[in-house]
Amino acid sequence: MTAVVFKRLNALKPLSPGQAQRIEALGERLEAAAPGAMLQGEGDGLIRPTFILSGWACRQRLLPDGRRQIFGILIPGDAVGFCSDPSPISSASTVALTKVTLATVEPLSGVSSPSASTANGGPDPWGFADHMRLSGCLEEGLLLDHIVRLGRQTAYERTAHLLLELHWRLALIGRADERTFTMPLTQEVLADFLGLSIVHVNRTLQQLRRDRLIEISGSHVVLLDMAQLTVISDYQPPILAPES
Amino acid sequence: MTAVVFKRLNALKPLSPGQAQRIEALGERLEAAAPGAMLQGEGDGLIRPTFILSGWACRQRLLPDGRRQIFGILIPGDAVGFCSDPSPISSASTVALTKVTLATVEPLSGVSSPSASTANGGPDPWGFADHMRLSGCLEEGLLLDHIVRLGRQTAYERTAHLLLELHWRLALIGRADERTFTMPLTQEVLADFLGLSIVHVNRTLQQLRRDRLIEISGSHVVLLDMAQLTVISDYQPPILAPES
DNA sequence: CGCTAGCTTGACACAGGTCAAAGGCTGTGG
DNA sequence: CCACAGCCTTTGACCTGTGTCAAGCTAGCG
Repeated sequence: MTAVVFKRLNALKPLSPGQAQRIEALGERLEAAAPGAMLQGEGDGLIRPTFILSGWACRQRLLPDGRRQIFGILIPGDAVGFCSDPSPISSASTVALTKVTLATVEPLSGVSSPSASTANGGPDPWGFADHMRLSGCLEEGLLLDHIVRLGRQTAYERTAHLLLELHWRLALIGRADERTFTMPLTQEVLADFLGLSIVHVNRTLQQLRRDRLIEISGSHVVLLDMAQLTVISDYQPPILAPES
Repeated sequence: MTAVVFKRLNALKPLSPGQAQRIEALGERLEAAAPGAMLQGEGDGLIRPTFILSGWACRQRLLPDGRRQIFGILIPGDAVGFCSDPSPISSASTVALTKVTLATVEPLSGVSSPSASTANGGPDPWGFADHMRLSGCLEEGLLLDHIVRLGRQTAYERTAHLLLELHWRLALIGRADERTFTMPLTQEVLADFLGLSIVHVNRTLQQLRRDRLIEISGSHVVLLDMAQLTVISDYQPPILAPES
């Protein structure tokens, strides 16, 4: 079950054997959450890296009148709360969309004394500093993509773009086939993510179906023509390794 | 001229006298850029923290068909390129909107040898690790706000929200009055930031004027009723200090 | 003093929202 | 094993926020 975390982090930067071992140890202390459960509230700063081992979640914010905007979809292997820092600064909460299993990294033994060097998020008490930093960069890239979708793309383009993004991320953790994957999201969630109404999400999916670009039944998605989808949505997968 | 950088970083976390001195030293080596100049290209990873001492810029991405989405507006005191990392991952470029003056932090002397500990962005060769991290968090918060604007707010709400955000950020660096500030942005830039057409930005500004919420002439902005604007746009200023 | 970049306005078109209702599914309890 | 309840999807009719096109207007600047 920890394999998804290994695959994701290892893709960002190869893990040392010691690190791999520590990730495997994640499987020993699991926490479960039901759909709808809040994994991280308004401004809780997460002290330690926490990973989703199974299930899907999202980061979101609610407006006073009930409108909801989803910032990002979290899939197995993803870190909850960006690992960023103890300071809230901005309000967003992380909510489970399905049943979710979580695991938290334990601090490295031997650096427990809060000396000047380890205080305040200092030199890496968990041994994953580089990976968490790269993970943060990847997530920032996803946020930028999302901003382009919302600001300058049509419903049709947005939807295609999202499907390609999910496919890419699921493939990274070995949860997607060449052109198919499982997406346990309701059209309401898609709507709140894509900045559309439920009805219009439905109509857009119908259109993509009619155009023979995708097939969707239940949570099963088939991308019939990835090349075409890529052109339509101007999708560009993240570049993980500096091509040296 | 380095005062804006001092004010911004000091607001994130008090600067030590040594750090303050190093910031003042920024004024010794300036670079200038003309409006439209690219300050940071597609995937140039910035090696060192670089600050805008004067002028405005933006981070943006262009779509193949010419559509433009602006991710964020950069004002004096802001860091260019998020200091994040040497890995591109996602494509965005930083462009000067007005004449801009830049300055780059020099590495601390004495840590120049690329040992294992300093390699790869290791323990803070510039002496501003905490501040850059907090700055990154602040910027992430701004990105989240932007996503809500684009995804779930009307043109009217978006525009009000942006004006309040700019006012808050300018006040932080001492460049805004109680209710007025200078905003050297064309309506085209506002449009590409807010995900609207130029024409509609214009109409929305007219509406805000007619409703006696703002006054705008040229680059001079007056917020006539900040309370009302705040309610309309659900604006919540970032929380800088953990309220202990 | 003409040019150009930016602002303003009107008429019209269309993407996407809203409202409403009808079908599926699926799980649960009688 | 059926029936009901609830959630999700689908569809149609209609409305509105925002985009597009086109034309003036203004003001700074060479």
